[in-house]
Amino acid sequence: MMRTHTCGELRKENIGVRVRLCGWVDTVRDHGGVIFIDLRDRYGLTQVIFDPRDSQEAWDLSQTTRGEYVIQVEGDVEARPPEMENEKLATGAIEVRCDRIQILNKSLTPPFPLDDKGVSEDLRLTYRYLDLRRPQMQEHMRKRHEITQAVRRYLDQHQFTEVETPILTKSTPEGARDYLVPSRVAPGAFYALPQAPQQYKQLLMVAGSDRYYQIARCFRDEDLRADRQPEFTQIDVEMSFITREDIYEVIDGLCAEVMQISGHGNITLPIARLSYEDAMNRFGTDRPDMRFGMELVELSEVFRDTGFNVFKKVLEAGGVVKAFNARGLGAVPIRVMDEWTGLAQEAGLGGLAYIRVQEDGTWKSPIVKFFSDREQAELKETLDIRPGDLILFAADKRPVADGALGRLRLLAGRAAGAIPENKYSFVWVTDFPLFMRDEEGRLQSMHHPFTSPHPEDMDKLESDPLSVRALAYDIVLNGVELGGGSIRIHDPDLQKRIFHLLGIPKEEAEDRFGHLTRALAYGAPPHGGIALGIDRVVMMMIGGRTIRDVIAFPKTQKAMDLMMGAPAPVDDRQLKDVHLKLTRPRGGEEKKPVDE
RNA sequence: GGGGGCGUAGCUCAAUUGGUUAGAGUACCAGACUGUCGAUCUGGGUGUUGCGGGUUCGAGUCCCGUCGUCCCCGCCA
Repeated sequence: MMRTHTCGELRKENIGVRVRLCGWVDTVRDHGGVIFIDLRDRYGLTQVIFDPRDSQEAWDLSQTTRGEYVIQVEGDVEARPPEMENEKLATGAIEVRCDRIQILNKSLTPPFPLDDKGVSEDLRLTYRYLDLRRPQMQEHMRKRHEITQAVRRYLDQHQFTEVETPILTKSTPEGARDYLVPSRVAPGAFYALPQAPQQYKQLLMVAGSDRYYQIARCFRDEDLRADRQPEFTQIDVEMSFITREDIYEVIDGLCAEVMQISGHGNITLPIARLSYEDAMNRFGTDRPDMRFGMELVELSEVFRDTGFNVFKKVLEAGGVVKAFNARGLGAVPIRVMDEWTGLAQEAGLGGLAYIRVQEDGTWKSPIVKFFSDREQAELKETLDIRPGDLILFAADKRPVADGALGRLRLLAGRAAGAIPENKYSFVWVTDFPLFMRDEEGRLQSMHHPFTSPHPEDMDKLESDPLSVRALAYDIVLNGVELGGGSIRIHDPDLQKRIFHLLGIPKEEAEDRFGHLTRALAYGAPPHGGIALGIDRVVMMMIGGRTIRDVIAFPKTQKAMDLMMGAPAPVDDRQLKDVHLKLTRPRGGEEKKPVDE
């Protein structure tokens, strides 16, 4: 037996017991005579002690240990002298007096201290196995495991069956860029890694699975962000014979379960709902952070016949004037205002109009002089303007004004300290538009082409497609999109009609989606589902800033695996096997894995 | 594809207007020390200032390029 206990286990009750422990040397405190070693494993830290009077041989060996050496020790659990107890340690009431030690493995000096948080991330990623050894990262991995387990348990209790779907599948040019895998046996043909198991899960509904879920790995070859990795994991769910309400109910319960298991207590159910239209109007985004106010207010009516030319022109052109009250930011430095103006311009605004309300109630602003008394009075009333407030205006086409103010609202909320850190505000955003226009002005699915139109808008599909709502929904937490889904189309004729509206020629639709429309034609039940990004869910539950902290081996912003050195060139033999020829010399040198 | 930040000892950082031998803490190495738990004390600098080029009597510092990493926009059905 390598060990009788773990390093987090021993307590006063174990005093007098002979034990064997294994772990990593956390710190060595050598007093010339007695030597203390903090022994660490996943479960905790135990102080072991070597005294030459107990065993000269063991003492000699213990003196040669260094940080991160892997050792096995054997000795007796002792009470610490009363004044020497360490309250910071769970095992702090005891220590292990050792007369045997074996060095199981030595360690080089670690490239960075394992007890330090301020280490550059590329170094952590290069030596991820050491980074993951840190108690904090172990806790993250454990949390992730517990959440995943809770999800499985919950869905199992709700009659869901976990089904695995292929990783090697077919490219669907719509949506994100695919990762491609060349086929050896079909020269010139490629598999694609799934962006999501979308079509498979719908086919499982046709197959009568009724309730499916999967903790599914997804791949998207797009640029990375703090909350986006090229491969990520979804809690993928699909249900038959349901309406949106059934999805909300199941996922409400799931969110409550995850909050509970993560130690955040009970949340009030049902989770609030907000239409896409309201979200855009009130928060300027489809993923509103509902932890604070500062809601956007439309002022077009207040300024309907204003003398202020900038607003006037926008309103005449069919645009809107909107604003929000950044309460308490009236004294914000001009430097910050300049920065925000720059950001507003980046968001498409011509400029950023504002009023800084002084403590005495007077308005300091370059534009107020153009406002009539009535306009000023109505402004004050509508925005509930008080001393010390900051009012930020946007005048433009509605989406531009909303988008800009939506971003500014977040900055203002943060600057004002108006966002409570320990609050968890879930919200459903519902009734997304079915379509949007792409850069070339063509109709495109906002969610995906299998999303059911809202039944009330069915007659506008051809006449006014952009106004058609979808039976689509997102679940949002504190301004972060955790997931989204929809009720799907189960009528093959409607599905074909949507493909047609999207400008996909019949033949191409058959080629790309024939398997799906054909399946729908064989008695597909009404169905719908949702997918939640589990990386983001876990990130939110630990209060993290990036999903890299909850992924064991994440990639850098350039999609590199610094530890493995992936991606990397392959040799000509491998290329030949899959019938590939490079049109460009191999770019860059091979990333050397860590030496030594 | 675009904007911005960072890059100096193993690690985290400092280095005046461009100035002479690039420092600090920590880690590491050696020695001392029998109750520490961020051990302490003494001694030791271990450096291609990311890389390449340029300007200059002189570059960590200025200029150009390049690489890496992070944040954001675009992109992410």
